[in-house]
Amino acid sequence: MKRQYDHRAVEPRWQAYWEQQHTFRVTEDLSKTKYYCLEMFPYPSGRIHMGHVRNYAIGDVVARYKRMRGFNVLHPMGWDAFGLPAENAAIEHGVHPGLWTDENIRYMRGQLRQMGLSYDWSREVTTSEPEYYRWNQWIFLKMYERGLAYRKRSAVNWCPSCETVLANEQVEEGHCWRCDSVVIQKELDQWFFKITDYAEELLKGLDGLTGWPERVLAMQRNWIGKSEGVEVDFPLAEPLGDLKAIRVFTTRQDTIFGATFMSLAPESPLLEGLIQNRPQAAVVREFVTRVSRQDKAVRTAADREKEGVFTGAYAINPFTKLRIPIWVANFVLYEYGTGAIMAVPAHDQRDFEFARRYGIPIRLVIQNPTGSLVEERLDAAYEEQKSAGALVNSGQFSGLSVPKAKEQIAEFVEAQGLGQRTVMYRLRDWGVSRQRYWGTPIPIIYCDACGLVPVPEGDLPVRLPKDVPFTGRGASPLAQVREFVSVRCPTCASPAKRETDTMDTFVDSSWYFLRYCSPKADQLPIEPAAAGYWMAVDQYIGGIEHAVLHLLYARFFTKALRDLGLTTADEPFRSLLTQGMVCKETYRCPTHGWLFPDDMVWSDKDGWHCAQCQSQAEKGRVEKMSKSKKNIVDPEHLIVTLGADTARLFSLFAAPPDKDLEWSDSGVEGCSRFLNRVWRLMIDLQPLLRQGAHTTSSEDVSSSGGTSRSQELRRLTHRTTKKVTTDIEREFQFNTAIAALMEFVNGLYKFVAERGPDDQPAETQALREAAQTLILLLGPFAPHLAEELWEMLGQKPSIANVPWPQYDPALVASERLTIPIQVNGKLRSKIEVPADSSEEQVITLARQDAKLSEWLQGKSPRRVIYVEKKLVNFVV
RNA sequence: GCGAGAGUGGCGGAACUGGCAGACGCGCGAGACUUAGGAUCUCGUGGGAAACCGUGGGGGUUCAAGUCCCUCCUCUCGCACCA
Repeated sequence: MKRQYDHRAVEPRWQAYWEQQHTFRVTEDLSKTKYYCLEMFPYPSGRIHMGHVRNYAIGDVVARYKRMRGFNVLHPMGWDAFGLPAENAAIEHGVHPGLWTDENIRYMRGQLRQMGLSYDWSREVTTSEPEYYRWNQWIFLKMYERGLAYRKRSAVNWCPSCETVLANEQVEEGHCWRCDSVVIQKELDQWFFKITDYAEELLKGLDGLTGWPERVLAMQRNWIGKSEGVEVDFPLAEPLGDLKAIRVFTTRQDTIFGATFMSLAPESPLLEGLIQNRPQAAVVREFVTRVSRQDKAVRTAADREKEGVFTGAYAINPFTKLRIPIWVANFVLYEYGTGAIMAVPAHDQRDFEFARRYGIPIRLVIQNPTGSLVEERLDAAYEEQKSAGALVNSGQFSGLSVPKAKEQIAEFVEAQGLGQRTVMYRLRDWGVSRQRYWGTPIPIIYCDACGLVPVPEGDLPVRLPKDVPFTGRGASPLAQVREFVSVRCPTCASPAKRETDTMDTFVDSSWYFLRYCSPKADQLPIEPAAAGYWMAVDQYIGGIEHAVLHLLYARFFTKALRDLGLTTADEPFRSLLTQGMVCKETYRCPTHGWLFPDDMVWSDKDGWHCAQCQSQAEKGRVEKMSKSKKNIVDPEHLIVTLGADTARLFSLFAAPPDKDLEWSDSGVEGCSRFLNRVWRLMIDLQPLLRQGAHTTSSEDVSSSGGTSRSQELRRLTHRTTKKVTTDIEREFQFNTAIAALMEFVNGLYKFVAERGPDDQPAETQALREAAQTLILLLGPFAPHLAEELWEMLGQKPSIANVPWPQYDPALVASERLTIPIQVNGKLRSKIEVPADSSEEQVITLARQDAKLSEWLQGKSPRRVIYVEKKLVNFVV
């Protein structure tokens, strides 16, 4: 047996074993408690990166640990295979997106296998396959039936030169990523999912997600953005036909007496009516056109200057009965509220700036507690609500506090029939139409006679045609395929046209975790019984970048599918772990930009230099690994040179999972060194431990008798077991669990070195227990090495289902304790006492301590503090 | 501006309900074994000559504070004209 651990031989061997033995294949087993461990499935971009390694290493520890704890563990993997990069590859290199994707999947699947991850590969799911996306279509149709999918005109990014729609990420500072033309907004008919129907449930549900990080919950709350207020009608001073009033939404009804003007969104359809036959008409139209031409990102930037124009029309403030001008303002959003606001310059900063700029009156209606606000001399809006004083200039409501006024004015509005209390959400419906090829075709047919006709369920899937022109220009690729577009109407059989938009790829990832429960189901997307057993996901692990969209859509889908009777789960993910980014230091050359490590030469005198121009490389910040910063480390290279176990171990050891991890090549070597240390230790012990390999359980090691050295070793074994177990259970503190394993190994080395030549049976037994425990505890972290050692010690493979070691609490406790002695809170000495010493005994021993008397200098302590088993503190 | 999180040795990071600050690893130093080692093993390693000083700064509570309270500073991330 080689003393150097050969991961190149060992790792593939166990990967093949697990595969052949179907070690990680699971089925529903009602006699066992299930545990569903899931990592976010990857986009098949070509090769795995360190972020994947970290993500999947974390998940694999959880899955393997839970399996050893006796759970029936579902741990699946698949591919988020639709998406823009495949289509870009087609445009740029002429490869078909399907082929490109399949090749990437094949390669990356191999890489994941090399990592030794405990997946049930028989459940693998690929979203770009018709067997999967047909169910996207099926779900879409069910949503359509229930009014949860609908069509609406909506703006998209449009490049006038490429004549194509651009995704948000293809718009770079308002310009097309390919041709640099200015991107404009264009209105198209598009499909939406009515996620807003679930706004309240999505918000309420967050309270129950106790296993989610606070900041993700906060982001989702913020995204849903619930606000309670009132809608109020402001009558027009001169009614225009049917239009007698303009409705606004406000959360600050308490300031309504201060509303000195109104503002409409530039997109408001009311505008045309208001400006007709007025001298202002031309100016308003010009303003609206100018604003609507602006890029959305530019227009909604927070520091954007507030501007607007007067429409010429007036409304009546229903409380003050004053005529107030109606303006159009660039900062008023058409999509939110009613697209019109009452403007209260004294108590809203935006309105304040606007009023100042255009000379509109400012009316103070809330006075601060000190009464120092003067209407004529405000330099900013007074927006304070919590500590605000009281209403002024507000008729019968003057004198009320802000909360009281909100309440009473809302009541008054309703009583007078001016409007009603309303709850508004920031959350918008989810636009799912994409003018792309590589996605799920939307299963809808447009017939001149019958109108919009859903594709009958029996005709699913609507397959993507294979021969499609990829030019990156003009209409969506599918629209150019006549055989795809022209179709017979399912109802009347007359010639009709297919929808050519495909679905947002977030649709695919919104329910894949449900599909894993019954990946081969062909009657329904999900077998309710299977979902009933496995759902919800007990532990979901992935990047923080999905804190809002993916996780919110997945929650929405789960609820919608629940309402279709496919699952009983209300929430998809019981617990969420958002792993930190993998970062690394960066280097820059003043002339050649970012540098790869290979682009630099080392000088002992003054560090790294640019290999091209010899100028000194500046050490940049530690940043997230990225190609552009040239600070990436290729996992494959690492796996080949040092092995998968090392790669896994380092990504778990260098930082707690939820924190950013700073890559360090020497740190990686340290982990490799540790595994080799374990290997050599076991190789050396093997002859001793193999004999009598049949006695394996810890009960065989008698806890009475034995040498004190064997007792010490057993204590270390059981302490380590406790530490590793609690560290995994408590917030997945893998870094400290691994540290404990390292201490364990250090202790074992020491024990072996000090061990005499004579064969003490108790010591051998204790050693055997220690070795076996070490291997099992190491199993979830470095599974290949652990399997190999387990077998080497004469055990039957595999460790995957060997019960997790138990610790004996009696053994964990020491017989002797070291008690620090403090004088006035400062450490002055230490004494060793038997663990069962009483308070009096410890204090007496402490008083006798030689070093202590030096510090007491004859003075008798005023007070003695004793903390059980912890310390003694003399106060003088 | 709002929300979340973080600031501890030369570095990554430990420290459960307040109770020995710096576990473990890296790096560094010394020694051992070696023809040699950048392999391996052992020991040491916060600063300071010492008294002492040390967990972003200042204040407080306490016998005792990285941990609790007040206050300030810095950094990271997310959202950001949502009425």
